[in-house]
Amino acid sequence: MERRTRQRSAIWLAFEGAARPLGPRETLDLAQKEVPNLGMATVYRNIKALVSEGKLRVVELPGSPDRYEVAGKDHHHHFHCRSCDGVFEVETCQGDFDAITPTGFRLEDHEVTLYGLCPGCVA
Amino acid sequence: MERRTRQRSAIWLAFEGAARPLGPRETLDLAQKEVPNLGMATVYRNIKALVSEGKLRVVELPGSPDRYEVAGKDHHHHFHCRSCDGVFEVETCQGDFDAITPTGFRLEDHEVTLYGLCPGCVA
DNA sequence: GTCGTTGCAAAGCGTTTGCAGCCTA
DNA sequence: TAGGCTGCAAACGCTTTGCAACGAC
Repeated sequence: MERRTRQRSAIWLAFEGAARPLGPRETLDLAQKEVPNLGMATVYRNIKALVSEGKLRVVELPGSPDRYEVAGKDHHHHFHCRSCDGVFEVETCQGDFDAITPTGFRLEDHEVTLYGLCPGCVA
Repeated sequence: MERRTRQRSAIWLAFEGAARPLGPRETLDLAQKEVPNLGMATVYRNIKALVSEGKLRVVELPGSPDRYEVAGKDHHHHFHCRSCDGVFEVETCQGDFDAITPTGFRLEDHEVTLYGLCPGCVA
């Protein structure tokens, strides 16, 4: 990633503007408002580059395609809406995960995903 | 699912014999020891049927393809070993997930995945 | 002008579906 | 014998790759 192009800026802007993790499709839709004939391949290529640069973080959710969010945020988890498939951040994280780790295992990390309906879909 | 076929028995046996969740590919390999020219489509169709019958449970792990395990176990989560990729059950489940759910969201379920090393890989 | 980047289309890959023939009940 | 089930292959949806044209520097 060496040159600054309209496409690259539009893709990065989509992530900075979004308050939640985006999938490739969502990213394309948002970035196309800036660069209408942006191609999906370009989105994939840039997401991949941004991740290996450490500017984006991969958000892996159970049973759902990978999404991406701006890296560097505090430790947090996600709420996955079953109706609109949107993903939202859950600010706090409580729970003693060491306590539920069986004997003999070495706990290094944990992932928590909440499921249900987002405010928009509750209505 | 109304008839008992050799293929169906072989697929079900693969799950009963396995001490861990299986993916479609693993299931095919195991079941083919019983029915050599078993097709992948049949595996998918039967897994789908077994899941909707409630005999199999979908095990969704972040960033990992769906696996399936025999249903009927108590509520539990999984420990995903980063070294051997094995999946183990975590018996207990504590934590007040309602408390961390943001206002406006309707919490229906949750998923917890622990990462690290299993006893065998710690050595 | 270079050569990294893009857009399009084709190729991959894992999963699903259509269909004719098979086989369980 | 009926019709659910199977195997094959084609269809699908999503992601990756090949390639000629484009445009940042």
